[in-house]
Amino acid sequence: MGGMPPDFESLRLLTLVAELGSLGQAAERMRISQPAASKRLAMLERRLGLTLVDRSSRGSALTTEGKAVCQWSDRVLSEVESLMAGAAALRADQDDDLRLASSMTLAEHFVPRWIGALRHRSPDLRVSLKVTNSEQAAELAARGQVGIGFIEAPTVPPGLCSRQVGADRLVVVVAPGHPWLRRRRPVEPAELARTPLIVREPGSGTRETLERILADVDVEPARPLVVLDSNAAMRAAVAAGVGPAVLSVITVREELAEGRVREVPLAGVNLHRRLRAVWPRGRRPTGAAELLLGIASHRLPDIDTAA
Amino acid sequence: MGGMPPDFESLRLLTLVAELGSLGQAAERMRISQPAASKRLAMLERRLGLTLVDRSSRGSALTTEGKAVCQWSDRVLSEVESLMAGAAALRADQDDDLRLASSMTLAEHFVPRWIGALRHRSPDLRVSLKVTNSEQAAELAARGQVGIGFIEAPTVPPGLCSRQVGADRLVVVVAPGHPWLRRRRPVEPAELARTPLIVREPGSGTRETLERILADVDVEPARPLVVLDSNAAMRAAVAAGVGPAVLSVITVREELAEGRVREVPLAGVNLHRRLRAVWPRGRRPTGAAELLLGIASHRLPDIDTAA
DNA sequence: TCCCGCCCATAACCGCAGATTATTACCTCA
DNA sequence: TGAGGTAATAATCTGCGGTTATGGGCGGGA
Repeated sequence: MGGMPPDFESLRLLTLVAELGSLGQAAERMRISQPAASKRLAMLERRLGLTLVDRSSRGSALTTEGKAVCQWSDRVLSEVESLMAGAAALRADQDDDLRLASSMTLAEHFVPRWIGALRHRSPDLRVSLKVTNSEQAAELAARGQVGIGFIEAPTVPPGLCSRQVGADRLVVVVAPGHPWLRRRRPVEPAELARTPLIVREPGSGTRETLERILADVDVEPARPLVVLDSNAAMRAAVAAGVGPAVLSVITVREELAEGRVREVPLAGVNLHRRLRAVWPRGRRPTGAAELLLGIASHRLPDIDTAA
Repeated sequence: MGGMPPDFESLRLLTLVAELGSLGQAAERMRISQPAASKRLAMLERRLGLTLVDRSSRGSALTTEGKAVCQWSDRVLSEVESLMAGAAALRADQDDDLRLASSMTLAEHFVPRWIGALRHRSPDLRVSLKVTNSEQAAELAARGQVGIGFIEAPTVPPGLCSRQVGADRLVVVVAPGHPWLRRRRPVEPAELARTPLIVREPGSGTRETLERILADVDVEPARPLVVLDSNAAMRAAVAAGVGPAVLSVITVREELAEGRVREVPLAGVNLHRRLRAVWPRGRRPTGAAELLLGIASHRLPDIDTAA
C-alpha cells in the first residue's frame, strides 16, 4: 500500500487544492477536467493510505495530514522545478541570452535554483549551462565563451574578476567504524598524504584543493584508491566503506547529519574555500548576467549563529 | 518539449544506471524488463531533450549532461523518500514501536528525514507521527502518549526533559518594494506591534514566540491582518504583498535567497530560538526513541563559518 | 420558498503510456 | 567462431488517466 511513490501531477494538484480551496478550481488551473482531478486525488489518498482533503459541498480544505503532505510536496516540487530548469539550460542553443559554465559542486546544489529564480523573473529568457569542472569553467569564462563561470578553485585564475557566491569547507570523511574515528588526535596532513584515498578526477576543484594541501607536506602522496567523477559516486563509496575521501561539506551534509559518513578532523590546515562567480576582467556583467549575479550573491541566511 | 515533468521511476532508473553501469541490471533492480527500461530511458531523454546515457555494447555510462541530471534526480528522490517516510508515519497504527509528535516547522523540514534515516537502519521499525503545534506536541509528550515530541517553544514546558536538535531564528519579512525596506533604521518592536500582521494560529510555536516579543512593549497589539495555519500559506501571502509577517528563517530560507521576500531588521530583540526534542522527565528514551534522538541531534555541519 | 449556482462524486467510454515476451543486432573475449 | 554480455525493435495487452454526461448536497439570493 505504501510502496509506490505518487506522481508529480498529483502532488501539484494537492498544493493547488491547498491554495485555491477547491478541487474544481485546482483542476482548471492544471488544465484538466474536474472529475479527472477528483480521481487523481482519490488515487493519491489511496496510495498514501491517508485522508488528505476534507470535501464539503462548498469547497475542499486540507486535513492536518494533508497539510503535512502538502508541505513535503512543496519541497519535492521545488526540487523538480530545479531539475527542469537545469535540464532546460543544459539543452543549449546557439542564441541564448545568457550562457553559464559551472563546476560540478555548484551545479549540483546551487545553479539550477538560481536559474529557476531567474526564469521566474524573466520568463522568456534563454539560459544555457555547461557543467564541467572549475578549471574548464574558468577558462570558458576567460575566453568569453560564457557570460559567467562558477568555480570553487582556491584562487581566482588570472584575468578574471570574481564575486563570492557562497562558501564551502572540505572535510575528511570515512565510513562509520573506520579506525580513524577511534583516535584521540586529529589526522596529520602527512598521514593523509600517505593514505590511498577516493578522489575526484584531475581538474576538479575538489581534487585541486586537496592536492594543494598535500603538496605542503614533504611526503610522496600515495596513489589514489579509486578515481571517481561525480560527488554522488564518492559519497556512496565512502558510505560503503571503500575508504577515506576529502569532500565538500555541501555534498555530504545530509550523510553527515544522518550518520552515514563521519568527519575526521584534520590538523593544521584551513579547508575553507570560497565559491565564486567569475567573468573576464573589464567586461562587467550586464543584463541577464547581472541579474543572475544578484540572485546568486544573496547569502543564504544563517540559521544557527549561536543562541 | 520541456513542459512535462518526468516521473519518479525514470529518475530512479537513471540513478540506477549510473550506479550499475548497465541498463539491463538497472531494469532488474527495478523489477521491470530490460526493454521497458530501455524505452523509459529513451522517453526521459526525449522529454528533457538531452542525451543522458552513452550506450555501448558493453554497458552504459552517463554523459556529462546525464551526470548533472542524475545529481539533480538524487535530490528529487531524496525529497520523495522523505515524503514517503513521513506519509507512512502519519498513517499511525496502534502497535507502533515509536510514536512521535511534532510542531509544524520541525515536521516540515526535519522529522521525515530523521524518520527516513531511522527506517534506513532498522527497516521494519514501525514509526508514527502526529503533526500539531508545539503546545500540543509538548502535552502529548508530557502525558506519555508519544515517545518523543519535537517543539520550538522558547521555553521547555515543566515536567519535560529536552535535548536541542537544531536552531532557528525568527525574521520579519515583507514583499520586495515594501516601505520598511527603504528605511535606514531597524523596525522597533512597538511599531511591529502596532502593525497588522500575517500570523499563524494561536498555539503554534511561531505565534507564541511572536506574542512573547510583542508583550514586552507597552502597546496594545494590532489585530492580525490574516490568520493562516500553515507556513507555506504565510510564505505565499508575504511574497504576494499581503503584508508583513514574522516567520521562522528555516521556512523562508529559499524565498530570502531568491529575493522573493525580504528581511527587515528588528531592533533590540533576540529572535533566536532552540528546536528541541522533549520527553517526560525521568523516563529516559530507550531503543528506537534513543536511536532517533541520536540521529536528530547530529548538528548539520556549518558550511560557512567565516573564511 | 424555491431555484440557481457551486461544490464534488460516479458512470461509461476511450486512447495511449508503459508493461510484457520474443527476437534481432552488436561487440568482446575465450 | 561461438558464447555471453550489451541494448534496441516488434507485436501485443493491460490499465491508468483522460474525457463527457449525469446526479446529489448545500447555501445564498430573489
